[in-house]
Amino acid sequence: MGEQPLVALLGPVRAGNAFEETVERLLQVIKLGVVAPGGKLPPERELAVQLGISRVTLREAIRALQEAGYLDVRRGRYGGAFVVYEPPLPGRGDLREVVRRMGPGELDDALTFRMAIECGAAQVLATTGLTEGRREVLRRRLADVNDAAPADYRRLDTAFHLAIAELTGSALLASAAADARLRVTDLLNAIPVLGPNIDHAAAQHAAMVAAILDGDPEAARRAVVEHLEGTAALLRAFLA
Amino acid sequence: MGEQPLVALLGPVRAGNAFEETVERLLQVIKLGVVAPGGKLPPERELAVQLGISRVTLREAIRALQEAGYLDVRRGRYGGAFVVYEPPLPGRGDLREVVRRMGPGELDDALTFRMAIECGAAQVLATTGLTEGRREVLRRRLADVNDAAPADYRRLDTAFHLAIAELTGSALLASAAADARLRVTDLLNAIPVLGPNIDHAAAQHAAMVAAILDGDPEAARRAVVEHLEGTAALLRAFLA
DNA sequence: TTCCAAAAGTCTGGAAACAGACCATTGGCG
DNA sequence: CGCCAATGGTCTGTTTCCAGACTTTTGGAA
Repeated sequence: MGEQPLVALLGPVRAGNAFEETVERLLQVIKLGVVAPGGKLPPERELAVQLGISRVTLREAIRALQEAGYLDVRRGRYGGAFVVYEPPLPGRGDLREVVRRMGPGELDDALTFRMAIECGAAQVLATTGLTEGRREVLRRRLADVNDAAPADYRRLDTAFHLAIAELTGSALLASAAADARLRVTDLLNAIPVLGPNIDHAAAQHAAMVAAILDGDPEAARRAVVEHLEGTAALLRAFLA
Repeated sequence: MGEQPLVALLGPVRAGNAFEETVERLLQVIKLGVVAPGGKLPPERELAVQLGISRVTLREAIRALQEAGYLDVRRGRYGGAFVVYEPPLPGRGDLREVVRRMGPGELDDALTFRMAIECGAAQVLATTGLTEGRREVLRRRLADVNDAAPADYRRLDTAFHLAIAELTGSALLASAAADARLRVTDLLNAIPVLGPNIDHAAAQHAAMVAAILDGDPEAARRAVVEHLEGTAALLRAFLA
């Protein structure tokens, strides 16, 4: 015996009530830029089905976000819920405050999780034979980040990282990667996007893509580790 | 803006109703051997709190499992819900049937996910400086698997694999690893535990532990890949 | 033998979530 | 200008889920 109860399995079956979970999810969609500022969420009826909740509950969540200033809801044909949120231009936003709001150990947990997921995803992808179409997607995402305007940088960086997991074809892995990214979004949004950091990141991104396209999992691992440790170090620097 | 909707984020907020999810979770606890055969689940009131559901809902789930023959429920002091399930002695259980019940692509999804998670976890652990206590836990779990009676083999194998993720100290990663394992439990339970396979697995397990204790992430990666690909090949062989 | 504590079992009223029908608003198109 | 389709807004009855009080069973301890 001697099994300690494996908290993972005996933990909560559901994170909260449907309303709260929905608010959280929509907030993630907005903050990660899955729907870019100015963009529109799918129609209520459709979105409710996708999220597996009733329209009533979805509307409550949308209203909360509207009142909080994240969405602009317009009726009539061509109406909908439009994203008005602009990520706080990095450089402002108190990083320490964000960290303080996280539980103790939660920061390390998130960084470790992200490291494991992204390493794993990159390696799997490097091991997989990629079709030319998929190679192109990867190159494209990389180019998008490199060409990004400062205001779009985080969003496109997110898209790049998630693309790696998505291209493995594993929905579970894509979902885990999105989760991992979410755990650090607020942190990343709170540190400035500086020229030298972007240059480093670009080189590391390029190394990741090269290793993946090259089918070299070991190089992919090294590139991911270097990149993520760079980010972690940056965070620590801003916290020190 | 040409974003395709990132299914991960726009997917269902909750998997089903509370009852179904609870049944599923308890079944996992039983099948993974988190509570060993003969063992007792926590008291209803306590368990309901841990699972974040009401006692009524929990009781419905327990009753369903009782009627399905997984649990024996006894009242009175020293009563409780006792696990009576014995993993179907491998060799029986129709693997094809299990696979058929999974959705299309779900098998590959699960195997890919598991590969990524376990590779990531092993590497992270190999990169981390481990305390002697933690090293000991790892060695211990390895020894447990090697000494396992056939009936206990899967359970202890599970414990070994999960220990790697847990030792990273990341609850998120431990949870993801448990999830990944769950996705393949039914499959593994449906294939026989054969001597030669156990020997291979033992050698691979040992290689994983050695690489981790050695602080060699690259060797850890190779060992994990070899081990998991061996399992995947075994599955394919039984499906062919 | 009696009592007690810990556990499962039962009941009730209320809140949350849902499904589905229906209403109101809006902008383009004929 | 008037219609129409797409969308958000509202209402109603039903089901699920919950919190909490109460009941019954059981085995050990006094």
